[in-house]
Amino acid sequence: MKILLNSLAEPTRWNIVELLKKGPLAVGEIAEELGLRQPQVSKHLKVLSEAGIVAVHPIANRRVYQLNPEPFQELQEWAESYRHLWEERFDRLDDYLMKVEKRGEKEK
Amino acid sequence: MKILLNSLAEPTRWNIVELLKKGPLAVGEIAEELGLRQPQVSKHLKVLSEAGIVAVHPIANRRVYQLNPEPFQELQEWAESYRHLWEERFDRLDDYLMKVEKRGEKEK
DNA sequence: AATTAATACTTCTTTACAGGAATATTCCTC
DNA sequence: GAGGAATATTCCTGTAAAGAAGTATTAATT
Repeated sequence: MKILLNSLAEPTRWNIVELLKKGPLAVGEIAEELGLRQPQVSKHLKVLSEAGIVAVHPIANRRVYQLNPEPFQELQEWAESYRHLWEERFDRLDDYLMKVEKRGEKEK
Repeated sequence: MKILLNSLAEPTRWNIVELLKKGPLAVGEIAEELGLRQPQVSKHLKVLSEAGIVAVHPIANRRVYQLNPEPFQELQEWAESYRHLWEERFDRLDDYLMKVEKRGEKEK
């Protein structure tokens, strides 16, 4: 999960991912679309690939990159695990305050 | 969104967030729990705060930090926007291949 | 087989940022 | 208001990683 987040955090890689959201593209197309140099794109794609975010499909002498669905599903589930914050927010703070109070009494 | 991802990507900050998931905590408690020095914790909390991920509640001379729900909701929705990848995956690759074919013919 | 296009792999430089240590600030308590 | 916690800020150093430019590799076409 940390690797996943780290890979997506870099702005250029994020742009690549957002671009691939519309559909698979070859390296050169990505470079042109985003105004980047080809080597940088390849490097970023390597990172994304190692994080399992993209998959490669060699077609002739091109390499077509495509998004994998799994990481995004994983990310969604992780964010979803914070759903309880919606409701319990204030209760939690109150709980904490009461704990602090009690601890203060003990220490006296 | 980029700022949000970037803030969560850093391992220590991710640990802090995972810790705060269980409930609000003061700076010193976070430091102790994670075996970190107080200044680093404050620094990371500042980043998290500027990203809107945490909120502060000053209590006496302590500062209690708590997770904000919104960023996680936002993150979940963003990941959800990639849901179409689940189904359309192979269709998209086929589409791309057909586009490439057609383009090849044109250029001749 | 030679040439060319597309992509990956170096090497180098530079920048961003995390950690460490010391210091400053804030806010209680006496 | 002085002393002491708890927390924030500052300055420094080291390091990881992104960008640039050149080079190597792979594959297709003739």
